[in-house]
Amino acid sequence: MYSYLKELNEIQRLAVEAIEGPSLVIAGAGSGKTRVLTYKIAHMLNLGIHPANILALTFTNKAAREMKDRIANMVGEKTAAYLWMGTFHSLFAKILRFEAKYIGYPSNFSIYDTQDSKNLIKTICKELHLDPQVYKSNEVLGRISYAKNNLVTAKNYANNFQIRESDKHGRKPEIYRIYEIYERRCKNAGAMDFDDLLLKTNILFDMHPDVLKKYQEKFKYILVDEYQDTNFSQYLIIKKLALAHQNLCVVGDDAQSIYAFRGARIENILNFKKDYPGFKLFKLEQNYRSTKNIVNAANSVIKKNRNQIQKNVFSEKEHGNKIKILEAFTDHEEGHLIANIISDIRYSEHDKYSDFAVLYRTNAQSRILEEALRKKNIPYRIYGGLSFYQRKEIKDLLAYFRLIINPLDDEAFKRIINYPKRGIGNTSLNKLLDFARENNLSAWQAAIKLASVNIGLSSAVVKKIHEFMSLISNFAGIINTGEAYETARQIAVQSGILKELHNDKTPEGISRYENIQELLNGIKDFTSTESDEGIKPNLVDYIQNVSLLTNEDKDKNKDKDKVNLMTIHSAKGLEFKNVFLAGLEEDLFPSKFSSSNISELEEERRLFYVAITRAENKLFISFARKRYRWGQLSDCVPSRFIRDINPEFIETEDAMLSMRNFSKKRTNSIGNQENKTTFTGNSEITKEALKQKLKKLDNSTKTAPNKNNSTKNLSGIKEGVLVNHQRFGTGKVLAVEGVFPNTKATIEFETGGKKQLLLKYAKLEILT
DNA sequence: TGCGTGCTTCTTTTT
DNA sequence: GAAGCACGCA
Repeated sequence: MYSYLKELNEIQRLAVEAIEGPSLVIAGAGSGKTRVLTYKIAHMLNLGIHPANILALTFTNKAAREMKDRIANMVGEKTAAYLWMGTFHSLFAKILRFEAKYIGYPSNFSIYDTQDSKNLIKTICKELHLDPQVYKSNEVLGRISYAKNNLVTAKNYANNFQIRESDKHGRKPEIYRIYEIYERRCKNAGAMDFDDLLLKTNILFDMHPDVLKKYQEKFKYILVDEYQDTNFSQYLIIKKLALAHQNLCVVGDDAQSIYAFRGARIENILNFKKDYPGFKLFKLEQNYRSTKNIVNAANSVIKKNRNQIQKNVFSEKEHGNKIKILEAFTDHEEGHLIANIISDIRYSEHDKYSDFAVLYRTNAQSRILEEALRKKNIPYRIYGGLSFYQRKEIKDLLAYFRLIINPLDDEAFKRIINYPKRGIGNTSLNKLLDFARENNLSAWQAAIKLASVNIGLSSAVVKKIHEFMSLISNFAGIINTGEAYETARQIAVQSGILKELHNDKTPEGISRYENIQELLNGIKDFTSTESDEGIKPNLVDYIQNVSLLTNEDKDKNKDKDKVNLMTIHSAKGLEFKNVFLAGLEEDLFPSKFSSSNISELEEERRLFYVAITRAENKLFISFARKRYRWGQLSDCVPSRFIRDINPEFIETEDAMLSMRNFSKKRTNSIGNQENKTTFTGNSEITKEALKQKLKKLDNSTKTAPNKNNSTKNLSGIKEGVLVNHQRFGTGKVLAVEGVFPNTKATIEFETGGKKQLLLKYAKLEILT
């Protein structure tokens, strides 16, 4: 018997040994899911299965890398290098590049990230003269993405009565046209968006059975992590690939499905038995991570959801601490409470900073928490947020790389044609783009024709455009062959980006310059380590992967001793000795977008479950009575989720007392706070100080001045009143909504149509 | 063509 | 409170 099998419990071992045929591993939180997966793959390799015949799909690059490292430790790096292990997106992008000719794409296709897609959609909507208020790029992209994830192509979309009806119902009947144009533009630009990577893989396999057969033969064994988070498109790819051998092992936990918003189908895991009737089921129910209290509290929460696979997650660790509820007056105080408790525990328990995590629902919450930690000199590391790769300067440089590799890439072209400034302004660019559109060309192809066609650009501008193009073309010659880091650096220099940023001595400019340096160093790292098949990657490999990378894929600080700040979503798969869960307020968590819809509310509750189960030892849940949103202080109501926890797992009578005072009624008056207890541990903040601070905040919001109009009081604006606007002239107020000064007034001006003005800013004068 | 200013909108979560 | 957009001026 292999020695590593002895490290597993009975069920884990059986799951590891079930190599042939379909198997479903339901893995409760903290039940050793990753261990089962890694041991299983290692075991397969030890039994003589060739690593190149194994396909292992994960949802993050990080998960893939960690698993690969562990396997490499068990079976050696050489062997592990042949494994096909990675995210759906990255592995199928690889296959699509290889088989590009079958689907009419160049193998050097670009990958549009969300921002590129949105920009393209905005452009299209503008061309179609669609109201941007109605056709918000976010929503339109959401529709298209949803369609793609359900294998509905633009053509199908246009011909689908139901979809068209539902769009009409949502007052956006033109989405099908946007989709068609969007798809055509992407194709012309030799670009795919995230969803295309999965959709085109499906199309490839459907249209070319021989290609599918090739990969079925190659991937004799398929493993899928986080199966509950697969969408329909991913589900189908797996189904097709597994069809021949049926050696499919999926691992997941329906209770931790938190990505329905981007198309994940919890049914995939619930229906596994229908698709693979002869499957073996393994339920990992023992939680090795958390104390009894935490596991039981989490169970008491998830019990409130209807739709789930029955399981009994239990812990054999000690009971441990009960959950503490922290009530703060404001979001800032919430941060202070957390920072203070971290200091206290670190001192009393000798815990490291890295033993702590602060989790929250939205990235926007991180700023205030950061502030509080900084004030106490607590080092922290923040995950997610604005990804490194989303920063302007990084995207700019990457756009150069992209355009060099794929000159058809319009989004990259538009981004850098005049950055750094080379005298090609919007007017000229628009002429070029119009010309391109009329002739169904990419911007690059259109620009080539400028030599012979006159579209009303001055010869000076044409010359500048062609200079730009030869800059790009020159690099195209060496990007494949040149040493990656040096080539990248040369591009940064010759494009003028490095100089531009170097001359900017503002703190932001300096930080941008450093980011570019960091990116270049990242390229050095990436290209000096060996890739999957033991080949050294070049710059092209880097660029083709980079759109699929996230922050976590580059962080060097991971070994440092720091408190971890992240959204609950990015905390999935992680564990921490002490966890703080911040911002447990109605409309924030659960999000106001979810609270009206049962299935969305259940997803939020699963998210809450995920958050609770990250904690090994101590769990703190906090909420604030007042919080800044939209730059305005507003009242908050404690989250219903707090009451979903069975009270026996929550600490102190006082907390329960406070819980009973939860009410939908907003608590405005400071007087009411008098008898409330705050559970601050050894916090330095006194109630008196809190009151003072709150008073200040209260006063400052009550008298929020009208910035541009401090002398005139616009609170008297109501329907029917005549007003005068500095720019638009006189008009009549049609409707008024919101609380002054954040009042929105819809005004019909004599000169030009209706306008919605925010009184906070509007330069208005009441005439009647 | 570039830049400053005023105004609007945005926020759920991410590969 | 930030980022993006439109407008108007130099």
